[in-house]
Parts: sequence; structure tokens; C-alpha cells
Amino acid sequence: MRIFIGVAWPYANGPIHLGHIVGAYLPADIFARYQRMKGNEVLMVSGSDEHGTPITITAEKEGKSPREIADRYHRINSEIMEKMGISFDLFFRTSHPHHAEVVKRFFLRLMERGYLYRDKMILPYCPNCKRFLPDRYVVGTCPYCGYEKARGDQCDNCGRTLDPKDLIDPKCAICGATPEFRESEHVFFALSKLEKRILEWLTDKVYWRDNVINFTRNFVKGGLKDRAITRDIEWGVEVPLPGFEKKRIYVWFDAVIGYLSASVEWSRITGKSWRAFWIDRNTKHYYFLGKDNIPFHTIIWPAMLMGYGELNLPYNVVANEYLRFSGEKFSKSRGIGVWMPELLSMFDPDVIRFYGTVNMPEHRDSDFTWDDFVQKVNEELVDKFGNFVHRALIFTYRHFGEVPKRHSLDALDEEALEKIKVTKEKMEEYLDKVELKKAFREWMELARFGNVYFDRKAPWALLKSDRERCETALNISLHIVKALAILGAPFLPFSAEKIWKYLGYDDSIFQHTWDESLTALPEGMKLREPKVLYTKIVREEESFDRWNLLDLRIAEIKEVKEHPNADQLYILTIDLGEESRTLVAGLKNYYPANELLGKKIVVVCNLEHANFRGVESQGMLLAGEDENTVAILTPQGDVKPGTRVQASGIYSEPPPVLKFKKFKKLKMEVVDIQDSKVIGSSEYRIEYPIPEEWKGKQGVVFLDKKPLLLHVGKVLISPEKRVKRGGKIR
RNA sequence: AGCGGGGUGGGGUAGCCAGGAAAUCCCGCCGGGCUCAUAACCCGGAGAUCGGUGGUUCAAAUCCACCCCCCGCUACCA
Repeated sequence: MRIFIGVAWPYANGPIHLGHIVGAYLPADIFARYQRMKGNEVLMVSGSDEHGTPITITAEKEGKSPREIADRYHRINSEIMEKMGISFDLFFRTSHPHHAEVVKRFFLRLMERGYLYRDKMILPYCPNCKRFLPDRYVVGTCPYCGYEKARGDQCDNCGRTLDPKDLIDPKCAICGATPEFRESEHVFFALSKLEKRILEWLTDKVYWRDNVINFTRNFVKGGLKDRAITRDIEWGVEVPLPGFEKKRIYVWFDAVIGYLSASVEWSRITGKSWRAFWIDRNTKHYYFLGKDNIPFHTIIWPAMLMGYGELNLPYNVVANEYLRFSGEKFSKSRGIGVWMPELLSMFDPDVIRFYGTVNMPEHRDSDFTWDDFVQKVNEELVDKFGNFVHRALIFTYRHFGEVPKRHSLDALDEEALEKIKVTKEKMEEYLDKVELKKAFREWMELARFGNVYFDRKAPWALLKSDRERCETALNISLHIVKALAILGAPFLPFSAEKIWKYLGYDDSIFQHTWDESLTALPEGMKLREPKVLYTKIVREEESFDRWNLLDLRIAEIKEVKEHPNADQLYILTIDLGEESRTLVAGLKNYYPANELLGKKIVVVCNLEHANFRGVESQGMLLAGEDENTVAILTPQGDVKPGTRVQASGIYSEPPPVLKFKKFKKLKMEVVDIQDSKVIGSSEYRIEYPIPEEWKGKQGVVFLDKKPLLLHVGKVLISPEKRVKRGGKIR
């Protein structure tokens, strides 16, 4: 079967953002890659939509030509598509002369067949700008509600559709002059003639997404009106009629024809047949777009194709809702959103594709937030999928170096193979219906299963006890990895390709078919050393300003008891000034009890409490350590218990509870103090006046955005015994 | 105002169009396991009268009616 995929053409008036990618290009690409792996012939095209007034206006503002603007954004957007791995067969552009040829031919044929006609209309003309104004470039007072900033096409205040002529006191939106109304001749597309056929054609489109079919039916209900398809501007495709030299074909009309022109161009470049895709009925046409583009693809473009005759109509029009940014619409002027160049400079394309898929607005608007992005990527992509692939690959690589043999299978092994099969089938079912999120959910479930399988099999134990079963377990684990690679390839093409190489294949995964996910790996195939697929995203907020997480205070040890059920732990009772607390400390191997008694220590007071063999530790004391020593931290002078510790003079503003996980991420180390320069694992410069008496001593540095030195007023915090510089604090 | 989307355990969600026995997944929480792996992974548990009211039905988160909240968009067009 042949599949034609048309993706809405991005307007070349700015760089595309994540919403465009997630709304159209990514889903189209996933679908295209899937279809190719299924063995279908796919032609996927799109391109830059480069005509129209907005571009001429941008050009005027910047003192450039429209072509320069179009060139710039065509280049930028092409590059983004490329980097994101959107596998277009051709990403064309409407300013290309070959496009113009196709458009003109299309135009003339419609005219011959009686679907285009000429008529006169009265249009606003700005004598100052010396041009006709598009409706929305005329502003004035709404005749219905009196709103003063109504546009020529619609009033923002009362929502009524307007005609520029209706406006009271109309002005040119660009220069503010008062427009005149002049008569101008234009060409109209006889949509009304095709209304019946459109309605008929729509009747069997029950498999379209709800939003698409509902919107379309609603739109047609009001009746289809003929539309002018020419404009009085100079930037665009010329009208192939005498007397129209100063007019151009209207953007929407020329842009949709791009699907055809790009196919023809692709044919010219590759020598393959565009007719096979456009005229042969054994081809299904899919279109991917955002919801705002629905009527163009479900009514106008099909009507144009009907008028032209013989060309294939859309089989499915897949429109997504919007991706919002923290609850708001992406907006360049308001600085709301994430732009692709920025995003691509920070993350691998597959990371973006992953989140784009998981959060795809297939049926309703969805929301991009950085918190959600970081969480989903870290927990689902990196931890679940990435980690499974890595643990399976690296374990096998280290102990076998090749794909181990598959011996006899037990129930769990059979279950795993069945799981792969079921996953593949369910994914097919969903992908065929273009339910991408659901398909991906099945895939994630297989990754989760991989972890379960690996855990249940525990190959690290089998390695010693039963080598044959270990080999089988790994063989199956790698098969799951292979299946994940193939079934995940449409979604995460770059990762899939990497995994493919690690598994030992030399060619591209895209030379293989979807169905191969079910076939076992060749036994004995040499593996390549696997590298970690993704690294976790570290939030910027967490990389500095961490000092504010810690509530460090000085305490005095009042009592030292041995833990009844543990041989390395002491139970300490400490005085924190206002209160006393119990700490459990693993110091028995380093300090005799009597030596600790009465010592002043540094305690993390807001650390979440933890249970150590039945005793609750209500905090943690800090100590410096190297290979041989553990030395508790202590103030080098008399300090009252309960006193807050400062870092380079700063008191922290800590949260009430600090998670242990977060605490582990904080970095502190022992340093030798020279002057403002201190030396730990590397040299640090402390921005804090260092008193004479601290020099030559050991101190503790908290590594924040800038290194901070711990102290209490004039009293330095030091390890109680000498620790190697760079020693970690725990 | 118009158009559109939504209210489901602590947070975020799936399910709703094609009504049916234990309401999905991720996080968090509690308890346990494992130590191959990127401090990851696995198992178990607590926790939801599915916004409200009324209706249809043998049966409703799912259909209908009314009501109450929230949000987005209304043109830089995914």
C-alpha cells in the first residue's frame, strides 16, 4: 500500500516552536516511520509557506525584502526539522518557481472546469501605503458595540464578523491613514458549487477524530460561500490571467497546492512517480495539522481537489489540539513558550520527542511545564526505559560480550515473548488509528515489563548458579531490548539507532521491518560497548542556591549509648538549645563513646527523620572523611548549642523538611584554608573576609553556585581531626 | 460575549463517544525485596461516595437535564 502524508506548512515568518512540532510534525513523522517499517511506500512532504501579507510586513519593518525573510525562516525551520529527525521526503517551499508552475496549472484547470470566476469587489485601499489592505489591517469602531479597536474582519469585543466597510472611522492598521474603498476585480473559487459533493464525501468519515469531524460538520452547516483567491499584493504566485499582473494568488490557495507541487518536485528529484501517490486509488492520504487548520484540509482543499478532478482526496485528516505553555498559549511577543532552537541546544531530539509524544494534545489541549518535562523525562524515559536497556546491555556485554544462547524456556520466558508479541499487536492497532499516545503507552509498558523480567530472573545470581538459564535470561532480555528498539523507532529514532549498534548490528535499524521485533537475535552476535542512553536532567534551580535547603546548627552531645541491635551505631542525645533530640550515628568504629561526650557538633536539623533498626534518628551529624579517617565537624571555639551555622556569612532559609535524596545531592568538602583561596579537591576562591586565625586551618566548603565556607560568626567549623583535603562530608 | 476544553485517591492523569462485576498510569506516602544497572529497579499496602442535584436503565465516572466551579482561545494561526 502507498501512504501519502501531508503536513501543514509552517509559515515562514518566524521559527517554529514546540507546539508546532508536537501538534503536527512529530505525529506525522512517527506515523511515517511506522508505515515505512511496515513495508508501505510512504511519501511525506511539507514546506515553508512563504507568501502573504504578514511576511511582507515583517520585511518592511526590518527593511528587507520578503524573499530575505522567507529565506531566513525557511533555512531555520528546515534545520529544525532535520535536527528533530522529521523524515520528510521533501521539505519544499512555496516561493520555488516549480511550485508556482504547479499552482498556475491547477488554477487554470479549475478555471477551465468552471470552478473559478471573476468578479468585482470593493476593498479598502490605503492611499498612504499605496496598497489594498487585508481586512484585518483595517481598524475602527465597531458599528454594533462601539468598541474602538475592532478589526475589519471581526470585532474583538462583541465577536461579530465584520466587513471593513462597516467600520466607523476606519484606519489603516499600518500607518493610521484613512483608507479609501476602491473597486478591484478578483478571481473567486466556487465553493458553493461543491458543497453537496463535500457533504457527501464527509458522510463516511466516521473514523476521523471527533474534533475534526465535529468542527467540519459545524463549518459546513452554515453553508459554503465562494471565496476570493486573489489579492492586491505583489508577493505571491502570479495570477495566470491577463489584467491581473498586479495581483497575486491568495496564500491559503497556493499553500495547500504545495502538497501537490512538493510531490511533483520530489518526483522530479528522485525520478519516482508522484502519480502513483496522487492518481492511483490504492493510496491513502493522511494530513497532519493543528486544529486551526482543520477547515482548509477538510473542506477547502478537498473541494479544490474535487474541482481539479482525478486526484486523491484526504483519507484522514489528523488534527491535534494545542500545546500550551504553563497554561498559556505560546506567544512570541509575550515571551511565552519554548522555541525549538533553544530546546535543541539543551536536549537531545529524542528527549524532546519523548515528551512531545507523552504530552501530545491528541484529544484536548495539553500543557507544557518545565516541572512536568523534567519529571517525565527523568522518571519514565531515563529511569524506566533508559535504565532497563542499559542494565540488560551492559550486563551481557561484560559477562558474555555477545548475544548468549537461548536454551529451554520456562514459563516466564514464554510470558516475555508473548508480551513482546502482544505489545507489537496493540501498538499496530493504535498506530493504524493514529492513536500515538496510546501506542506509546503500550511501548512504555513493555519497558516496564523488561525491568520486571530482569528482576525476576536475576541474571547476576544465575551467572554463578546456572549459566544456561542465565544465558537464556539475557538472550530474552536482549530480545526485549531489540523489540523496544524496533517498536520505539518511530518515536525515538535516534535512540533506536544507538541501541541497534550496541546490539551488534552494523546497518541501520530503519532497514529492518516492524515485524522483526518478533524474531530472536542471532546468537553469538558480538555486542558493542553500550553507553548510557540518556542522562537525567538537572534543574538549574537545583544547581545553585542549594544552601537554602540546609538547616545546620550547632549541638552538644549530652549522652552516648550503644545501639542495642546494631554494632556500628551510637544513639546520641543532643542539646540543640531549645530542644533535645536523638541522633543515630555510625561512629562506633571511629570514636569511643567517652570521647564524643560533651563534644560540640554540626547537625542537619531539617533532614527527614529516619529509622535505624528501630531507633528514630532526628537529624544527622556531619563529619568529614577520607579513605582512613572519619572526623566529626566541630566549631573551633565556644558556641552555644542551637546556634545556626552560616556559609560565608549567609544564614539559610531552609524548608521545614529536607528529603534525604535531595540532601545526598548537596556537596561539601574539607579544605585547607590559605587565605581567600582554599584548597579542596580543587582550588576555590571564597568571597568572604577570612580572619587571620582561620588561615592554615582546615575548614568546610559548601559547593553552591559559588563556594561557601561554613562558620558561626567568628568561629570556624572544622573537622575535629585532620582529614585529607577534598575529603567528603557525610 | 462567542467558541472550545476541563472538574476522577495528596498532585498530575487514563477511562467517558460504542454504559456492566476489583476505576488506569506517573509522582508522592507507608512497608518490604534486590544490588546487574544512570541512588536505578522490583514487590506489597493505605488512599477516590469519579464537581453537585435530579433523571433514563436490571446496571452510570460513562447517557440525558439543570446547576456550581476552573481554564484556554478569539488570529504572531500547531
